Amino acid sequence: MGTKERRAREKEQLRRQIIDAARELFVSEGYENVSMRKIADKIEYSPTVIYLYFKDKADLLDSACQETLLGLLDTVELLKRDKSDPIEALRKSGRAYVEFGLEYPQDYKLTFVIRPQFQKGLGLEEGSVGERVFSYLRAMVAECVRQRAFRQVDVETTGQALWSAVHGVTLLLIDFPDFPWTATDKLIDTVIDTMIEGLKA
Amino acid sequence: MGTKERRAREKEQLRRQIIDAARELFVSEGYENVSMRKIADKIEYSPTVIYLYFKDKADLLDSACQETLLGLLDTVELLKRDKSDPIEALRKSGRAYVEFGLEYPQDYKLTFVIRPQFQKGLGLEEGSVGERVFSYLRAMVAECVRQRAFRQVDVETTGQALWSAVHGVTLLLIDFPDFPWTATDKLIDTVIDTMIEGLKA
DNA sequence: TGGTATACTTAACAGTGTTAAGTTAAATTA
DNA sequence: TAATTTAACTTAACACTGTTAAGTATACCA
Repeated sequence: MGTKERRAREKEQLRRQIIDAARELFVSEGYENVSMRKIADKIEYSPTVIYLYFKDKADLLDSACQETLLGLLDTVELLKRDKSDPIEALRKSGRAYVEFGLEYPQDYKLTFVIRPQFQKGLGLEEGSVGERVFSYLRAMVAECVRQRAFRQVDVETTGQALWSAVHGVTLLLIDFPDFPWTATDKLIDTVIDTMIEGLKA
Repeated sequence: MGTKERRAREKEQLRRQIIDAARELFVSEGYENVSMRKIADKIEYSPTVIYLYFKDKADLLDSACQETLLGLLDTVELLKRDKSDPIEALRKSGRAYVEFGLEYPQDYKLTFVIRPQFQKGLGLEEGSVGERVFSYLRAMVAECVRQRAFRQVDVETTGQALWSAVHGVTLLLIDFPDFPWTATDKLIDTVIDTMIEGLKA
């Protein structure tokens, strides 16, 4: 009687196969340079089978990056727990954020640049991944203010400003890899540290 | 004997027609959704004629973006002359940069997000307009350091960090217009002022 | 064993960027 | 003025793309 369950399991397996193949190709070749046929070749199925599991190519990419984005949430959430040094926690979270973007540039750009272009109003609505990432950032800023490590700044605006800064450096490093940046690590640190310095009590 | 000159002038005219048509379409429809055939239709020539004037679609995009950059350079350069208060000059330039991006959001994204995706490695090389915009920013930071308004920071890295910050807030405001930002003006000021505050002597 | 639903494939459509070859018209030369 | 060269532009095609309608085979259930 478990045939139905086995069937569902097999379907789920193929779904996973597709996502994994797509993600691998997206990351290594870039979203634009990956065709549905290439993905199909990799999993040794016909291209059309993908459309039985995903609405279209954008939907596939959407699904492909969701789990890595949830990984970012996990990382940031871990760092939040340490309340003894909220500034250091903020600094580490900022670095983790940028490093995540550099590790999965395609995923990052899809979520924070490409998706909002085609799905206006979406991507940061209540409960979405983006919104949840930001709410963690806000909580950390609040902790810095509460412990008087930061001066009495507006938590909401400050959170948004910090997000702007890390978002900006992430995208510049992704989009202009050949620009003569001083040194990736140094630049990231300078962005984050300068913002933090400007917020201290 | 001016036939050669007239010919050259006519060539230049068609070149301009192509760029104008392309830029209009890129901005209104998005780079991806504009085909060479659409551009050709608009100027009432065959698609192939474009390839006599531009290497490929990315090269055409590149030319279209250059005008955007020149506009940005003009906007920002107006503020450079005032050396009496270099910090205020920097602040105003930062605001001008972001406001330019918000005034021409499609052009801004085309230049700083879409183009690097298709013209890898290009856009910021020696002597380019983009490089000139950045070198202007660097000069202002240097002036702040020279006048001891900033502490003895690394001018190169600091310039890049400032660029990251304004780039980030510009893109977030463009891409997530429905996000509950505190207030556009306040956010922009907070980003710029916090960075400046973190750099002061 | 017969019928049905499911999983998957084939073949095609309408589009893309790009190029080799061909045409037309203008400028130059004899 | 007539022949020739040269430049500007077009036609037709190639090798792709995302996507879908229609068809096939297979596993399940009665």
